[in-house]
Amino acid sequence: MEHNDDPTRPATRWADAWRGVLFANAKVLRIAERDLVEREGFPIAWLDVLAQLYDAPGNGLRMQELEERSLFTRSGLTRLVDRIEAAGLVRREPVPGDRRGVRVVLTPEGRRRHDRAFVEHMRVIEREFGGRLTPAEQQAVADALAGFWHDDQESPAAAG
Amino acid sequence: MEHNDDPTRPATRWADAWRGVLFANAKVLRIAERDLVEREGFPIAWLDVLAQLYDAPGNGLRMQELEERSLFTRSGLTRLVDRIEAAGLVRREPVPGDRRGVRVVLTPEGRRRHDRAFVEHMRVIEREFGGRLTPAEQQAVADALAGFWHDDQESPAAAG
DNA sequence: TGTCAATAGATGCTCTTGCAGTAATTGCGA
DNA sequence: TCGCAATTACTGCAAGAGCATCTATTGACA
Repeated sequence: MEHNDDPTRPATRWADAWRGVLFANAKVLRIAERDLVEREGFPIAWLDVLAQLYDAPGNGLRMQELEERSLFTRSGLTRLVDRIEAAGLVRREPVPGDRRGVRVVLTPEGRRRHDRAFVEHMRVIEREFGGRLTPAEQQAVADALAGFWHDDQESPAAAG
Repeated sequence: MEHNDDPTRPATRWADAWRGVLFANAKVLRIAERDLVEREGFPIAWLDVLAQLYDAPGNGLRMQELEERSLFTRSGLTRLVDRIEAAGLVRREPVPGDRRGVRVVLTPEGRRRHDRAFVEHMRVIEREFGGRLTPAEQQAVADALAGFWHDDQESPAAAG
């Protein structure tokens, strides 16, 4: 922590790291979003859902599980899945043994669209994000930020 | 790059780095946003604008300059500034010598609100983000991602 | 000096999201 | 087996963001 005369602008390492996360996220996402919409006709949010289902056993997940794996709230997910379902890429099924629940499953068409979209989407992310980092930097960022998704622990309690 | 049987899921370093950026951004922002709204009554977008003006010479910037420094589009900024202006935290002034332009300036009240909000906001970011990284990790992330905001170069042209 | 493309910013429209509240179902405990 | 809190998912409402478009102004060039 270097010294700085302005109390609202402390010079810290983490502030620059945070700014990097903020800008990298926003700039890469904006480019990738436009690209995906142009090529596939649907936004990244759809691809996130399709990819989560693709990776799940039986290509299906309950709404609740989808919520945990994605970065959406429940209410947002309901209508997001509504739209994807209307496009025929997923369908809702009842959950055996729990009539409250809904299982969202990838349709064959959804799987095809996923396969086609995901590969090219990753190419864009590689070009716009990965390509700007050295292998060592990639590794360092991956290691440093793994805790935010790897095991989804609680936020650290106020320790002082 | 390790080998992987699924062509849509190449195992790469940058994919994990990207996932880290995505999750860190979303999770930290959601917490910080709620916190700021509860305590100050306005969202992070407002604080971004106030902070950019605070850091600018004369505590003012043209809309265009604000757009470059922030992560908003022009149309979004117009109405964002509308709201902040309606709350009395900034005001619009004409630009001498260019009647197309508008200069957005921090009001004394806006400056007070900035000072109060920013310090606590940074504490939250430190707790939720910086506190989860070692100093070495903070430095590594800051260095690796500096290119996304430090000098705002064009995205790398398709080089093959 | 007249023309016209470029620039600065605002606006109409639409899509998306989150919060708060609602309805149905489940399962624990008396 | 009855009651009740917890869980699952959906919906009304309103706010926020982007794209395309529009108006006013500027500045370069013939």
